Amino acid sequence: MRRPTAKVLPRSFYARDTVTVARELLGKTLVHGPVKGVIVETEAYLGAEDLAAHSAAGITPRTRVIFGEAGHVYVYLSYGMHECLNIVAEREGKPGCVLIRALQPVAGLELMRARRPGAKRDRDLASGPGKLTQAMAITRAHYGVDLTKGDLVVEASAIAEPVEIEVTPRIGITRCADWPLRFVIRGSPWASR
DNA sequence: GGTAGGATGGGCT
DNA sequence: GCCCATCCTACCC
Repeated sequence: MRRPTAKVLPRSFYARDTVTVARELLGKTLVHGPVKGVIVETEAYLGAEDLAAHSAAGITPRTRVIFGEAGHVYVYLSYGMHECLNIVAEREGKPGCVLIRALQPVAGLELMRARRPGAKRDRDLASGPGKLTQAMAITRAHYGVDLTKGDLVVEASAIAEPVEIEVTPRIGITRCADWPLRFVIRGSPWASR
């Protein structure tokens, strides 16, 4: 008898304020089929007042999922080339999402290396939002997918949770550039910087 | 070790 | 038409 969903984070984990979700996702494991990685870097994107967030544009065909039920996935195309993975937070109707920026690969390493032929070292496999979607084979086809069931999920940490969290401004944005909404496991060599 | 610049396409004004 | 929540390469210390 296996216990298939015992460790999968439930909807209630995501249906909280975005900063809390962004901080607590650190140390959790993103799983897509045989490939797994521990989340080591996240960014919070908030509601209407956060002009760096895509949801600041209001409800559009692209942003509607951010206004929907927590625990679903928002994937968008960045710079015409890279897919970026976000997880929706907050109660339904209130926008908020968490950008997953880096993973520490822990399973399916061979598959990840095959998907990222340019990576010289394992540290290059998932140390950035565009890199990790490549390594995890996450694309816009996953737009709106429910992370609480299926083959794309987040699992609770197997080991002691509390990690020291470093807080910095978000990377690569121009508006709200000084808001302290990036969260990194301090000292992790797997982060994007 | 570091950084400058180009690729590339969708979303919104 | 303009603006990007990026990555990679080339080149320079």
